[in-house]
Amino acid sequence: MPELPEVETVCRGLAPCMEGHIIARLDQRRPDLRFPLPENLSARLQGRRVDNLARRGKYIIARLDDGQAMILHLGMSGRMMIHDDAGRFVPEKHDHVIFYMDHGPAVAFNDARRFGCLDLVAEKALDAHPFFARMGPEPLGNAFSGAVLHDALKSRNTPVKTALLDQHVVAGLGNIYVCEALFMAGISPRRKAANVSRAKCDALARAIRDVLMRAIAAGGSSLRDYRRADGELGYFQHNFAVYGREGESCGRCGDDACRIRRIVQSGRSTFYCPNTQR
DNA sequence: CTCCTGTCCTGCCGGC
DNA sequence: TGCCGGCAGGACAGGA
Repeated sequence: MPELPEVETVCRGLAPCMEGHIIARLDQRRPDLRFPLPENLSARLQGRRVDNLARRGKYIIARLDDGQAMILHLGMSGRMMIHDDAGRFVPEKHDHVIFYMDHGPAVAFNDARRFGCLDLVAEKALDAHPFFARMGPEPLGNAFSGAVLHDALKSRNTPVKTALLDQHVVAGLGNIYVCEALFMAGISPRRKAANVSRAKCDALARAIRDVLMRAIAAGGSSLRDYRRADGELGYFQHNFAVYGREGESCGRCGDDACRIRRIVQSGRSTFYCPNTQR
């Protein structure tokens, strides 16, 4: 569930607690998440200072003072919860890795479904890591545009909805924000990716940036499991135009009979307005 | 290459 | 009340 805005919100919430601070102790409570956790994880993290926290796509990257980088993915249900008083903190169900910071707080990586992952690599090797080697551009960065999007979609024979979920096309989008961006741009999720015109790609790139920025400003969207690092809920879910609104009017086409439709594409729910999305 | 399907996992919700 | 099936879905593996 955490998509780019949620991961960005978590990252920002975590930064004051981790950046510039030392991991005094690590509590690894199971051998694996989605993948086996790195060998000697505790020993390799203990005593390390976190120099920088950043986000790439849906991944959080913590650069450490010894040239290592820790990569975190929250998967479907992952949370990073800050507990201000580590002394009184008792690990909760599904707390798999706990970072005890030297200035007091504990940060718990909690992930009920364990679709998340954690890896530790040399910082120099980050760009070559399989997670990042072929990842598409950051939608909020300078390398993303309608032209770039058009280029990435032109060879794709799949529906544009499916293509946008592919992190090699553009980084950080998931089911919710893809639905929202396609609605904003007036593009049918069923349209073949290669048949989205250059002009529509411009509109789509703008819509993607717009919806992501608005969601970040709202602290992300809280559905089911997602929480910010401070435990608070984001509230962008109240601003969804189509996601989860099957049967409602889209409020844009002026047709009283308008009903937002839900279809399944590649096994995922898609919500859209058949009138205004072509 | 691209595309498609299966897989992982647990919590939640509706139906009976 | 409880059980059970279905669903949610990010991204990889593996086959076509």
